Amino acid sequence: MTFNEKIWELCKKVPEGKVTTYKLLAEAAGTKAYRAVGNAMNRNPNGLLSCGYGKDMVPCHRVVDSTGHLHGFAHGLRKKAELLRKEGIKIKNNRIENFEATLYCFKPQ
DNA sequence: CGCAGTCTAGCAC
DNA sequence: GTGCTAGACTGCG
Repeated sequence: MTFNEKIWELCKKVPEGKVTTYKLLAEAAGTKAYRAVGNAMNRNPNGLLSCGYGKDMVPCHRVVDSTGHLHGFAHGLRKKAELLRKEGIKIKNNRIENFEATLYCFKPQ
């Protein structure tokens, strides 16, 4: 399992209506390279299709920074906010509303 | 706001 | 193959 695959697998565990952060993904993957996580999302070999609602999709739109702010997205931040909103997550000025309650934790309690 | 730490991918040599 | 740069980040000053 390569670094990227690890990130994608973890990312796929994020349920609809929830979001996670690069930090959490990195820690869950056993690394501190938060930037590398973003890199894996941006350059994921699955392509832009990964951001859809398919079987092997990687919900990269559910990944934001540790402050709840949307940073980048292959389809554009607008699209990212749109997808999140579609899942019931409210976006305000490129920021997750009620971020802490919307955040999904990998580590059990 | 700016700098340093950490990791991968891409391009140059 | 080795080396340097940039990037969807984070934490500290």
